[in-house]
Amino acid sequence: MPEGPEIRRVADRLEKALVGREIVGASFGLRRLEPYADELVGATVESVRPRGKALLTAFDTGRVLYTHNQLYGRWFVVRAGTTPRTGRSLRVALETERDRALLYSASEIELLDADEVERHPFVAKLGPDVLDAGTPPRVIAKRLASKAFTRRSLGALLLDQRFLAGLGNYLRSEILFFAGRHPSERPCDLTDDERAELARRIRSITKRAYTTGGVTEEPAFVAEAKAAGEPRRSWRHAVFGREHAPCRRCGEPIERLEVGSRRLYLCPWCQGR
DNA sequence: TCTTTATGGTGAG
DNA sequence: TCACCCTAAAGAT
Repeated sequence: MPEGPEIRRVADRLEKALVGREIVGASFGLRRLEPYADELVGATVESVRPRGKALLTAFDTGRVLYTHNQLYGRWFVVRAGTTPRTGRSLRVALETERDRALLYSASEIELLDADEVERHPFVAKLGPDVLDAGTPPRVIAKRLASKAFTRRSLGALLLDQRFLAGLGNYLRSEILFFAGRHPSERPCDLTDDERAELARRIRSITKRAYTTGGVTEEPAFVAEAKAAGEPRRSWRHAVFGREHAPCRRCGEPIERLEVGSRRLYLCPWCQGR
């Protein structure tokens, strides 16, 4: 289940299993790609890198596997000789002597030449990846003030991969809540300090989701809820998916809106009006 | 066995 | 803004 943080965690696992290793078996579960499987056998994996919600697996043959999970794709990394129990359809299999990396259900899969990657229609449009070391809050704040983005609503901006790559629907709600901003506000309505604070939240909440595996709620609260034996769904997010539940800061009921044809959850009191 | 929903994305108007 | 595509799982009947 894929926003930037989830994809980056998968990239980490694939990197451990594949980088520096030779592919001894490969297959594609999509007819149009079947003819290309053989050329991957004997190739060595050079890198596995996330790019927003896309994943780029580069081989020493100069070829790059582009995959995008959309809502449904799911990678499994298992030992050679084993197969995950799933009723899903297998779309990519990359095998080394030791491991198998298996992508199920995804449909956005392409095998490119290295020099085609930056021209790929999806990759070409992406803004900087929120989780890249080269995207500190200062860079994000500058982007918030830039002409291309500053007059758009935060609700629209935080889903636009041209603004920042890797944010998605749960991060949008969570970032706006922790930043105390309403989705209808625009960056140009904020002061420099407020934009800087928002930029810090964009970065810190996304990083938190990466290190925790998708948990955006405050660590102290999470530890307490876990200790009390509460189920994950009750402490994973502060507002996302919590319609009608009381806000943990002020007690007001969380509301649900449609913003940009996606659901957005917010605390009307904490996030102004 | 339906219908709906989902942490995503595209293109037409 | 809307219709549409992708696939799997949950919910309704």
